[in-house]
Amino acid sequence: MPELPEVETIKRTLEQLVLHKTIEDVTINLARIVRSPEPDQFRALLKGKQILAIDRRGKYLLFRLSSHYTLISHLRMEGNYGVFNSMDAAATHTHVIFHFDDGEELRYRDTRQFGTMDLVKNQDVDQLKFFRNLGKEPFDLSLTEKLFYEKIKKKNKSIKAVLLDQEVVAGIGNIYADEILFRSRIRPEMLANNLTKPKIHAIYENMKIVLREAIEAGGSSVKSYVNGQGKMGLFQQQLYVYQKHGTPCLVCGDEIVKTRVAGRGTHYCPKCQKLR
DNA sequence: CAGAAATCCTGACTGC
DNA sequence: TGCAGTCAGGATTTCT
Repeated sequence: MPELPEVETIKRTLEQLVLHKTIEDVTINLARIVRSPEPDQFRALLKGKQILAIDRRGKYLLFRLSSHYTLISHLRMEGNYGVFNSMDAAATHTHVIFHFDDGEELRYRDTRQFGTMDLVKNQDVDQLKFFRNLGKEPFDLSLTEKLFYEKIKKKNKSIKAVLLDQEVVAGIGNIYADEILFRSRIRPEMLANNLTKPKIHAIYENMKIVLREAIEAGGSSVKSYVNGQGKMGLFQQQLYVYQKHGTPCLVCGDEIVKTRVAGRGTHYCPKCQKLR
């Protein structure tokens, strides 16, 4: 479940490890991970490419390559990257290996096999349907409170479902949706179009605060997440509600409960988070 | 068209 | 101990 803070941390750690390296060859052990182009062409195109930069957009990782190509990687639930020497034994569920010309390799592992990779020309990146419809970054200055308010007010579904909607804002997943709503003192099942202006203001501010704090802590390791250096994040120590059901609320002492909202496990404090 | 639900997958967990 | 059943979840597809 790498969300924006985890993907940002992976980006920053991988920058230290693979920038300027040249891909000599690629091994694809599980073809379903490579969404486009066909695996043979994916491999052929990557041979000889140098990694010039790494960017992040929402939960997508973008490897900027030489010859005007970009490798777009989505980790979905349990995808992760690690850099190893080619002599090191590969862990189970290692599905794609990028062999560098210096004897090191970047390995992609993914227990649930949900992750995707797309290799496209730079000029085509913004035309991809999953990028064209992607919402703004939470820290994008052009995502003003007014614009955010208008987007929220249009939605006739739970505020939790709206925060998870990548077309509204990019990068928020199940952990941070619950944490943002706790800090905003809003019950996750509240309908977005019923929220008052002060409530939407609270979400707008807390979204940025929570995500920034999580990035500073290196993300949340609640399940399998580790960064590009194999290290766990620390933000799970600062979570108020996610996976905290059955324990006392750190603010009021009432018991945190777990329900289902927007088809997802949802955690909240019944006392702190009011229905109106 | 919007929103809800099913789908992909494996490993951890539950109950008998 | 073993085994069937359930759950977890991001984005896409399918259904209502």
